[in-house]
Amino acid sequence: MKATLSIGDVAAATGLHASAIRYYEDAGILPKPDRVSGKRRYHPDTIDRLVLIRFCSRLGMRLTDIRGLLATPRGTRAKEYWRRLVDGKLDELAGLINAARGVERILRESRDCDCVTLESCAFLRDER
Amino acid sequence: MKATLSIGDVAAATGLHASAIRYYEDAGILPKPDRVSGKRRYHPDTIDRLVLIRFCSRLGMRLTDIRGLLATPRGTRAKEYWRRLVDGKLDELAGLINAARGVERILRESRDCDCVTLESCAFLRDER
DNA sequence: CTCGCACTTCAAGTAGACTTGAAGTCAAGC
DNA sequence: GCTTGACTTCAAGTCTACTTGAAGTGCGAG
Repeated sequence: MKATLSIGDVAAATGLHASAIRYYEDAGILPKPDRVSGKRRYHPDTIDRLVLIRFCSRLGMRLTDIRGLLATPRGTRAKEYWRRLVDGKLDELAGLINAARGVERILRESRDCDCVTLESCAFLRDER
Repeated sequence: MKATLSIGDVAAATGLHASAIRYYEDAGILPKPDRVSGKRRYHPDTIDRLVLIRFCSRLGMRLTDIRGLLATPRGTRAKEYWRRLVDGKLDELAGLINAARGVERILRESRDCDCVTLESCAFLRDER
């Protein structure tokens, strides 16, 4: 298969904006494609790569992490990298969920707080 | 009590940076203090107000919401405003926690995925 | 040949809550 | 009188992942 897809085709296929695809290229997570009279021409595999990028992105990975993942040689190394990424994310998420639950509890408790003025609220006494 | 505290005193008492306190003033959530030869002098009550601001901020409220809360007349109105804020936040948090749990599940499942190449991973097949 | 569209580059804008930097002022201590 | 340190203002930088805008190019259709 040749590099036949325009940036618009790839954008349509992935649901990304063409500008985002150019941005990924600039950011170094998408290889520079061939050009035909100045215009980018993509190999269909590019779509898979973008799907992977979007997948990771939706899981909360940063572009720098994704770049590292894509730059890692295939096979065992990539798996290790992936596991390290995932483990880091899982820790982060556990912390996030914990914090969110804490905030939820405080919100529920303070919702019907009977303090006369906000400044004298009992909840704020522990805040110092 | 008079307005006796310097911005440094207030910063030390609240744990905020002086620059943050100036920023709150600019943002209209902290009233403009008295000045002595050009320098801000704060009433001790300011500390309580800043503690309230930080409390709300840590609960995930935006400064615009906090500004609205502080601008609301004391008493019933403020309570209503607070409850609406809190209810909105609780909804948001429920959504956030839900999303986080979804991501957690996918991460755990994909962590030990046995695909040979990342691009051919089974997890990505559903991503189109 | 001209229209219009998809494409090109490069710079700048977006959101939110601050922080940082530059340049200058003020009062106290030595 | 000079240094020091805390203060002042105002503009600009930070972080992330893009989007938006301006100005220009290439190509197929009519």
